[in-house]
Amino acid sequence: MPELPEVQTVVNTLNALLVSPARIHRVDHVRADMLKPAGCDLAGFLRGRAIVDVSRRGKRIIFRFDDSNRIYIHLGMTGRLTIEPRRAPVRAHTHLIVSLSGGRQIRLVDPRRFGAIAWMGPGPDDGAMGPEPMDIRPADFVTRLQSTRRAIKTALLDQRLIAGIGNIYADEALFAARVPPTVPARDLSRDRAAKLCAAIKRVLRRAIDHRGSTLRDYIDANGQRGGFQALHRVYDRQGQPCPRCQTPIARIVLGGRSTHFCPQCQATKG
DNA sequence: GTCCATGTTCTTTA
DNA sequence: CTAAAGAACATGGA
Repeated sequence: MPELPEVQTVVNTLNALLVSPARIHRVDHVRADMLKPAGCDLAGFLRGRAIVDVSRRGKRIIFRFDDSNRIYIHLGMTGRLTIEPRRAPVRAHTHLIVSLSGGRQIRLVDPRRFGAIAWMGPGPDDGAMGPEPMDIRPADFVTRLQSTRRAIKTALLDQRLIAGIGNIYADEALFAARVPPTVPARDLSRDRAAKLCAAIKRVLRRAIDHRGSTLRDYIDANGQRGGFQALHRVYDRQGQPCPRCQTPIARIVLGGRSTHFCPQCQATKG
């Protein structure tokens, strides 16, 4: 559920809820097979620490503590990160509970366990992740697309090329820029690539403004669903009329992921 | 039973 | 060697 807009919304809601001294007094339910590095003493690292702030890098949610160490949590496909009262019932598939002074808890629930809980330490650690799409310069984006022959749709999902874009927003951005998803990335003209760069920023901005997309599982730290799914123009709309030209939206598979586009508006061209 | 799912990473193939 | 394609991971819903 979490692409950049959903992760950003979780971060925003967490920061709003974690005012002042959010002191950790207890850590439970740590799921060993989601820990990175495997076997690290997460509870030991966190106990007694205060959370200084929460931020985002790509799809990672980064917590910074008062000893300048950090962890990140990745929500994978089905992860939920919420703040709840200690007395709230503990749901199935709860893989982390961080108890804060004052009776609240940060909880991670992730049925499929594609997510991760990672100890980062104090040093910089981007792990070869590409630039943030909201900050990237068009010229940099164009250059990066030149580096691969893969279909542009597949390239947008590569977190080393550009961070934070997933299956929903790749399809939505390609539609907004009228770029066929199958075009080899390096075959896009500079002009088309620059337009795609702008479309990515517009689509992500709008999605953040609508608190992300809830297809099934996604909720923010308050438990609130997103609203952007109602504004999807192609994602999961195969067979329905294109909002621009009424041609039925098509669905194909690219790189093992379903891909939705308008065969008319996104017809093959340079 | 079948197919599909907002993601990443490891393995295989070219 | 590198780049790209495929499979795997684990669970639930239609």
